[in-house]
Parts: sequence; C-alpha cells; structure tokens
Amino acid sequence: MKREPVQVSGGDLQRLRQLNSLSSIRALREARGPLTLTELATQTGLSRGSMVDVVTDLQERGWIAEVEPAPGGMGRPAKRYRFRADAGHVLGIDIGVHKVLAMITDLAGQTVASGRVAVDPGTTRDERLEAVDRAVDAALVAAGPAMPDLWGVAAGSIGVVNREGVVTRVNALPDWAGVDLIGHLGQRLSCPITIENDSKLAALAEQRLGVAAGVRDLVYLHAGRRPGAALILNGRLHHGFSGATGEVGLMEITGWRTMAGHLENSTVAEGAAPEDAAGLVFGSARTGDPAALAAVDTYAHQLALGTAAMVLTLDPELVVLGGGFSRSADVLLPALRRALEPHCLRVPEIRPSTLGEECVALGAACLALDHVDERFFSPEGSIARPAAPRRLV
Amino acid sequence: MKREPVQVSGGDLQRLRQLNSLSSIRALREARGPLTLTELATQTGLSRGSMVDVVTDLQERGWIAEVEPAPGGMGRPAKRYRFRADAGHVLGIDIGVHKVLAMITDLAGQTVASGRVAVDPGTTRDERLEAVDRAVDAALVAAGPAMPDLWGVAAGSIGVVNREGVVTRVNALPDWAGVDLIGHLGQRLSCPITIENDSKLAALAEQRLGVAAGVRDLVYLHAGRRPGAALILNGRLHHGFSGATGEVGLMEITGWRTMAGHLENSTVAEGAAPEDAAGLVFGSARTGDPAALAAVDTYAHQLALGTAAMVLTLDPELVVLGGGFSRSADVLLPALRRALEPHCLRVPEIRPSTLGEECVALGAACLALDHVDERFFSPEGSIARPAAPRRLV
DNA sequence: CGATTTATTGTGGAGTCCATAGATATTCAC
DNA sequence: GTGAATATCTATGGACTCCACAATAAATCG
Repeated sequence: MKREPVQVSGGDLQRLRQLNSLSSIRALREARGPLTLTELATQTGLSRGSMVDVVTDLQERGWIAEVEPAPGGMGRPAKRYRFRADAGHVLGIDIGVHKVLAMITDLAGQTVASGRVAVDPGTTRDERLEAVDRAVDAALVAAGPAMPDLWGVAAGSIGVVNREGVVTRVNALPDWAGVDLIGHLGQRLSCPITIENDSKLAALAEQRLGVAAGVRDLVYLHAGRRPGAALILNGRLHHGFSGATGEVGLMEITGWRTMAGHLENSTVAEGAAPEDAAGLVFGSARTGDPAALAAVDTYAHQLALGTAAMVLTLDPELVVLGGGFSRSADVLLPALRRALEPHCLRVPEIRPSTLGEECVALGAACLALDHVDERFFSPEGSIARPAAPRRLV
Repeated sequence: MKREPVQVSGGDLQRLRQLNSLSSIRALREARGPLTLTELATQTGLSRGSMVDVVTDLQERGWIAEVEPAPGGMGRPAKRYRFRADAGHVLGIDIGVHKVLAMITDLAGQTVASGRVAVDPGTTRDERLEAVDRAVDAALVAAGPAMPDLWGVAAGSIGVVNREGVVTRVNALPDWAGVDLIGHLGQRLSCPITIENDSKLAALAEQRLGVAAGVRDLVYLHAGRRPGAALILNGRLHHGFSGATGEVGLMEITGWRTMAGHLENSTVAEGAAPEDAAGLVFGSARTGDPAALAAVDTYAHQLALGTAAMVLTLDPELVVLGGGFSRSADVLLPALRRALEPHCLRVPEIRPSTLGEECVALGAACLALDHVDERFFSPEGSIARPAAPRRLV
C-alpha cells in the first residue's frame, strides 16, 4: 500500500542538535518579541542547560542576537534573544505587463529595497528581459554593498508556468511564451531560482502577509479585464500537474473571456478607452447610477459562475478578491456575494485584497523564503548559512 | 509573516532513538521484501552498529520479525527482517444505501476479516445503525479472539460530513442527516473514530491501493445516477472547510442532478425499472445500438461539464472514473474523454476504478491507518504499541 | 582445505542532553 | 542600607546514543 510520507528525520547526534537548533530558530522567528532562555526551553521542550548550548551556538553563527533584558520584574533579569531577520535576504520579482518590480526582503518578509522599471504591452521579449535586469540591479544597488548575499530568487510572470519554470501559454504578450526565465536570471544571480504564475504569487502573498494570513484553504480571484484565479490548498500554493490551475474561465459557459465587455460597453463608459472604462463604471456605480450598477451586476454574475464552480469544488474557507478591480471592492464585492448565493451551499467569506500592486513581488519573495525554509529544514539541510553570492556582472 | 509549519521534531536523546526506530519501521514497511541490516543502515543513514541496537529493540517490541536468510550469494548470509503488518489492525466501515460492510485490515491494508449486512433505502436510521453494529460484530468474530486490539476505526457515510463527524446534508436517506456516528460507534469501540464521506474514501482507496496508486493530484468521479466527485490534492484527501467538496454538480448548468434521465428515458430502456435502465443502455451501447450510444454520449457530455470545471480548476494528473457506472467504463470512458476535449487545455489521463464495491470500506481502513501513522510519527507519538481495546458489549 | 567475501560482535571514544546544586543579579520589605 | 525573596545564570557529573574500527564468524569458490 502506497502511503503519504510522514516526514521522519532521525540521524546522528549532530542531526539532533541541528533539529533542536532549528526548533529554536523557528520559535524565535514565530514569536512576537524576544524570548528568554527559559521561555525558549519550555517551547522547544529542551532543558535549560542544553538551551544555553544551542543559543550560544546560534549566536556565534549569526542566526540570533541578544537584546537588552526586560526592565522590571522580580529576580535576576533574564537575557533575551531575537531572531535576526537580516541574517539573509531573498529577491522577489514581478514581471508584469506594465512594470517590472524587483523587491529584496529580509527573512521576515520585510522589504529592504526595491527597483522598478516601467514597460508596456508592446515591449518585446528582449526589452522586457533587459528591464528585468535593470530592476534587479536597481534593487541590489538600493540595498547597498553591505547586504549579505541573496539566498533565493523567485519571479512571477503572466501565463502558465510549468514545473521547469518555462512559460508554456500566454495570451497578453505575443512573444513571451517559451521564455527561459531561469536561464536568463541564472546568468546574473547564482542562487536557487523559481518561476511561478503571477496570480498564484499574489494569492501566496495574501495568505502570508495580507488579508488571508493563516487561512489554509482559499480561492484568490483575480478580478480584472481577464479574470483568473489561484488556489491555496492545505496552506500551500496549488501548482497543479502542468501549472494550469484556476483556469475555469476557459470554459465558455463562464463567459470569463468576454465579460469585461459588460463594463466597457456600458453607456456610462461611452467613448472612454477600454482600460479606463471599468474605473468609470465602478465610480458611477458607487454614486448609484442605475446603468453602471446594472453593468457591475452583470459582471459580478459572470464572475460568480466560475467562482461558484471553484467554491463548490473546493469548499474553501475564504475567497480573496484581488486584481485591478479589487480597488472597487466596495461596489463589486457585495454584488459578487449576492451573485454567489443561489449557486453555493455555503457562501464563503469574501475579503478584498489589501496588498496592492506590490503583491506579486511580495508573493515571489514569500515563495523564495519558502524554498529557503525547505532547504534548511529538510533532513539534508545544514544550519550553516548558505554561501550563494549574488553576481553583479 | 505567517508561514506553513515545516515539521521540526527535535528533542531528547530518546526521541532521537525513537525517530531512528520510526525510520527503520518505515523503511521495512515500504520495502518490497525483507531487508538486511546493511540495507537498513544505508537506507536510514545510520551506522551498522546502531542499526543492531534499533533492530533488536524493535524485534522485542513486536514491530518487526526475523526472516530466514536468503540462500545463495557470497559470504556469510545476512539476517533479514520484515515489518510485522499483523502488529496492529484497523476497522473500516462502509455505511451505504444498500449495504453495510465492515472490514478489518492489518497495518499493510490487507483485509483479514469482514462482515456484511444488507440494507435498503427504506431502512430507518435506527435499523441502519443496528446493521452497522451487526456488521462490525461479524467482522470481529470473523477475525477471531486471537486478533490484537483495534488501533483505529473509520467509517464512510453518504452525505456531507463535517470535521466533527456529523452528517450535515444528505439527500438519498431522509432521516440520516444529523446522525451521531462517532457517538454510536464509540459506545462499542474504544479507539479513535473518524467519519468521512463515502466518495472521498473511495478516492482514497484508489490512491492507496487501486488504479491511482501514488498519484498526488487526482479527481475521483463517482459516475452513477447521482454523480459526485472527491479530490486528492498533494497526496492528501481534500476535506474542505465544511466537508462539502466536489459538489460542482449542484450548479444547475452542469445538469448533474437530472442527467441520469438521459439514460433512463432512452428508448432502449423502455419499461425497465430506473435502477436497471443504465445497465441496459450501456449494454446496448456496447453492441453498437445507435439510440443507446446517443444516450451514453449525452450523459458523458453532461458529466464532462462538471468534470471540466474541476479539471480546469485543479489541473490534476489523473481522473479516476468510479461509481456504479464505472463497470461500463469501456463505453463511458471514451465518450467522456471525447466530451472533455473541447473544454480542457490538457485532458488528464482517465482510468476506470478497479477496487469494486469494497472500495469505500477499504478507503475507510486507509484513513484509519493514516491516523494511526499520524499518531505514531507525530512529535508526541510513542513507539509503544497502543492499548486501545475493542469492547465487544 | 585455505582464500575470499560478507556479516556479526565487541570496545573505546565523542557528542548531546538532563538533573542538580551553587553562584549571581535584581526587586521588595523593613 | 540590609536581608529575604525570586528568578536567572553557571558548572559538574552521569546517562544515553551514535560512530569508527578491529576481531570474530559463517558462508562460497577454487
């Protein structure tokens, strides 16, 4: 009988020490503030004495730092330690249609530097790749020469991205399919590189840093001119067999491929450029304009069709409303909820996304951090800090 | 930043020994045949010397047994050890509309005894619960008094089952909703009890013992008069927030609630009882009857609508065609594949289920085994065999 | 029968953790 | 101020587990 591998590490005495060190790192990283030795000992289950060994070792290795003791309280004041989020950094890149955004974050996901280059739908593949390079260089320059090496890189691209990091299908950019992003980034960055679809990364960012923090099962709706979706299942990004998840909009009956027309063809938006139409309609709907409200309602009903299919399939705890139209969540979200009700057994909670236009880059950083974690906490992982130099050519 | 907990165990020296013992148990359990000490040592990464300690300990505790050395080969023949699948047993129960089946399996998922009681849709709730008791008793009697205690129990029921094991929604049996199966079984069985939806358990059985062995992402289609679906995602049964996953058939546009009519109203099945109609139609379709083929095609097209929604959402590696109609997979499966093609980016492989009518009970046993595993391999788990006596009242 | 091959058994050493006891630093009460 | 109370820090010995290496044992091959 095949079974799911329940991870069992085991090993050497040194491996045991390593596991205990990792538990301590984890405890300090997850904690709100600094922890004392006694607190650490109770959390990890180790004895105080062993905790001293572990902590001094971690301090020497640069993983944790001592903080001045807490004032007040009885007895001898205890030394306190904190996780050094600045022990390492990762790079998250959003390669979008209109911009390339490179963000360097520390191990806690805090942004320390970023670089940004504007592009547009007409930018060719090579120009776009060059824009990526410029954005990355700008972020590295902004971070300054004092920053330690990068431990990981992840980039988000539109289109379907397979497990090898190749963009296999893309509509919005004609010459983007088949681009070898790992190869391109690998020429300049000598650390592990991951590529993922941009909506998936936005979903991840919301689950880690945003409105869905800690939710284990959620559907991320990218509400925009071309709606899309991404899934977090059992707390993990669901990549799918070939990377093409959340593509329920490809079914004709959902109408997702053409539904933006309901907004753009509304009388409210007459004469406006297609990219401005939606904003106008949402704005008019906000003031109560009947035609605009009707257009929003039609859009919401269409959006609800595909959403209901996913909700009924997955029974998620939460739906996150993201994408460009989530700026108008005050209008769109109630309409979507009403439209979902007749289809669903239980309409899940719906929350508008909060991270704004940096969400894809942030999600990329989160993914890179996940991979750093996996490397560290895997049975083969070492507690030595990786030497993965960034290479500025 | 919230993160997914990467399991880190750590702990004591005895915990280290326990981890190494568990790795050894795992290695022996997963292996095809018995293993020698040297083989075990290389697989677990331990030294030979330590392996001797671990193995003698496990032998004393009854987890593993020595096998006669392999004949032939150079040098001194090595002792060989095997996992004792009979060290413990679990009970899986299928509480169906037409039958109750209780199966006792060993730790490898091999059936050692079973009991079966026929019921029908008209059976009342209390009668059905009594039938469950009789089936369980029969299985325990069949297993004989020599069998060690049960380590876990799982039962499959139709309807939506929430995390507390309560059936919250059910159509086929009018008085079944709200039944407290854990409470009922707990009166007679003093070991951990889990309740789950029957289709989900069938999916699990196929992924562990059947046609989907080892596949990590799959959609299980229950093709019958009332189609349903269950999901295995990332190697684990996807329960959902309220247990209502795979319910895409509730959307009217899929037509899943009424589609059996295409078969039952076919001229081929004129005059037959509704429960026999499908068999007749599939039989005629097999011989090439045009009316029957048309009816099957219509059914397949409807089935494909909901299936495509799930496939596009999840991008699974595999679709398993189960349920009563999977007996006619030779006719239905090609029709389903053809019907899926226009909807999907990539039509996943489709395989007919192989486990037959025992699949739900087997899946229940698999789920019980999973929970046994979780208990053993969790940081708090002990390598001592659990004393969870069955109580025959 | 001896050489070769492979497995088993035994010993010493190193690393890690725990329990315990005594030293230390701070607050609180008088 | 001084001493009691409280909590932490430091140090030591003992127990457990693993590893490396050497000596012994049991089979096959020529």
